[in-house]
Amino acid sequence: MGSFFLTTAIDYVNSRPHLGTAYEKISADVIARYHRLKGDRTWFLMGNDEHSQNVYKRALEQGKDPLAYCDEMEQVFRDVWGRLDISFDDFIRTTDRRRHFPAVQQMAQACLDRGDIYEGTYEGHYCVGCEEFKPEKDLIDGLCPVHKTRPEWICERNWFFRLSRYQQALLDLYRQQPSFIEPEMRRNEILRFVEGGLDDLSMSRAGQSWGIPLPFDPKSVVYVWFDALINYAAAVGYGWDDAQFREWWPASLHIVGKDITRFHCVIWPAMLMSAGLPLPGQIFGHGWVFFKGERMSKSLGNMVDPLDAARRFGPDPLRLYLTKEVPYGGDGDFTWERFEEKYNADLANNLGNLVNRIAAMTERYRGGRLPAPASGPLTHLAAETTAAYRQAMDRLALHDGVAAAYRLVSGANEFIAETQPWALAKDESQDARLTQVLAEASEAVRIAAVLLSPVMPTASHEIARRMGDSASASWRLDAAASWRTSGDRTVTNSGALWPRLEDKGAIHVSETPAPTPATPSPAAPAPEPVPATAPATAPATAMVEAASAVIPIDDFMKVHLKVARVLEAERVPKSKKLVRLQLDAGEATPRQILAGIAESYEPEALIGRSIVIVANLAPRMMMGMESNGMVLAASPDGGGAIVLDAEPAAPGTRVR
RNA sequence: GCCGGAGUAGCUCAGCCGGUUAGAGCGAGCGUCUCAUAAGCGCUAGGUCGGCGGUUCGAGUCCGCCCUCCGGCACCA
Repeated sequence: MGSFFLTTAIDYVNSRPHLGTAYEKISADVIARYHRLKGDRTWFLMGNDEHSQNVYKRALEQGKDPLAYCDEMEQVFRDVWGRLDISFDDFIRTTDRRRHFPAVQQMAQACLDRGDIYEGTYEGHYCVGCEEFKPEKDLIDGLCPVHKTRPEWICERNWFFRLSRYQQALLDLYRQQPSFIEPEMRRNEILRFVEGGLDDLSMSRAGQSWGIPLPFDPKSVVYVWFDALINYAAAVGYGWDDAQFREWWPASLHIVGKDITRFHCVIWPAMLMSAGLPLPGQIFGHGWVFFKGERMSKSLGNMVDPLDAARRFGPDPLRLYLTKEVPYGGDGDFTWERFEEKYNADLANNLGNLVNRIAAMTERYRGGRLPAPASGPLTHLAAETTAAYRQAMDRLALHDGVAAAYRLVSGANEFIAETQPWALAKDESQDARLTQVLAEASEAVRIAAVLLSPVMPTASHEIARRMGDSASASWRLDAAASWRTSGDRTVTNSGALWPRLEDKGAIHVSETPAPTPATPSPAAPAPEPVPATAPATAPATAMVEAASAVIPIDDFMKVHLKVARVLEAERVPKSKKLVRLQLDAGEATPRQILAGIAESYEPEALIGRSIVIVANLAPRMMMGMESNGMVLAASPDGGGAIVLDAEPAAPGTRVR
């Protein structure tokens, strides 16, 4: 027994929760409930990440005040979490002025005092022609390799976090505490990443209002990633309630998506070291749950959300599916077909029917009353499966834990088949035997319910009630999962818990083979931090989304699009994606462009085609070759590029 | 291209330090009981353990090469 502080990633509020985010919360909730069951003092934190420019823009697009928009989204999230039975103890928002603001400001100040935050500059060789900073290594004799001109030395003011200082300390941490990062595969990735050296990170943004002002530079706000991570400490008192903070910090476990393990395994511990705070016990990077394509609903044209499973059947079947069918740490897949299959097999046929047959027989043969059972074969099985369950749950092998509980359920069904209580009931000399059989089976099922309670809280409590245990609210694993050899019980027969789903495909419309499964991405500090050494490499996602803002036509006209015919095309050696194209763009000489389309096109197949290019893009060096422009191509999520076709327009034709 | 992980019955996966006829769950087929939600229980499923070669008395389990898939990095703005 001890104290257990568990967190999940805080979520971006620019879209509703989906299966992916739900999966993360459900798995974390199972862990939280398991620890409460063990008797640990448990604190389960969730929250929303709101200081992102995307959120700000989304709000303005909808004509809303950003904060009001976030308030609305909080309700949307809380509503979904409520329907999934997520038992969080606390919910924090990064716009929380009472808790989060002071925490972020205190941590920024602490890092500054430690000498780890410095007013830096994007110092670098800036090539005006390229409009970007050039790393020292790319310069040839101090000149830009593209323009053969001397780049300017430019300084752009900004605040930086001295991440580079923590490389060795982090490596020591990973070595001394191997379980700091799980699963192992993630640890290897992080290890190699850190071994490769760390760059300092820009941690402020100037000239923005949506964010938390730096205490030592109120004109700048804290950059989102720095801001977001601090929520874990902020929630329990950092910066505003020292006593509470000391009580709960450090976190025992951060549950995060595998895409943001780096923030949590590298940057976050470095920040904490800098601020002089203890480090969390473990960071677990879970996998994705994909949603095999659902056909559009005919009437609405909407995707049938897997979360509807919770709406229609209650949260338990979905929770069981996600916990039992997906090995925790790996990726999984949700399909309605499989969901239906598992629902019938695990719930209707196996567990639900078991509860029903025991209750029905007890009612019929014993009027619902049973004494405590003596030890029997199921006693041993219960002890065995409980031990396996604990062992699995303690190492976060949630799927193995559920499997152990289900071995007990199956064992009870086998036991009934062997002992044949209906036959015993016909023989008066077997009276005592029948009583023992029914009591033994009901006790085994009661214990199975205890083990399953973190996964299926509602159903488990109902099963326990039917098996005569109404004290499920105060269960403690040790006592609750022990075989009870004293005390009578009243067994209640209340009908089917999970009616069988009869018609195949009844619960969903129809399924199509989906070439591009929806990729859930539990949000968190998403925009890549800007490495100080290469400021021109801006956060990719942020930039792409920022581009969705409306622009005047004049801006568009600045982009010079035209038709070009492919003269030559060949793979760039040693590159996975690049194709080198020689193009006739109606110009005096052929133009060379490098395009990242090698994964979807054989170079030869492009020769002779008329395509669309951006003609006035600044030249750029890639893989040691110059690229003069860009090939326009559609790039579907998860799919290969589709180059735009301009047949039969002549080379040089303007495209608008 | 570099680094890491994976490729085992229709599906999802287990197989630790190499050793008798390679396992589980689901699905499917057959049989059977009748308390139960046409549920339960039992039996069956004959899978080149990705491919080739090697080490060994013996390899799914170790080594090398190759193929495919998935991650991370580089590169694609």
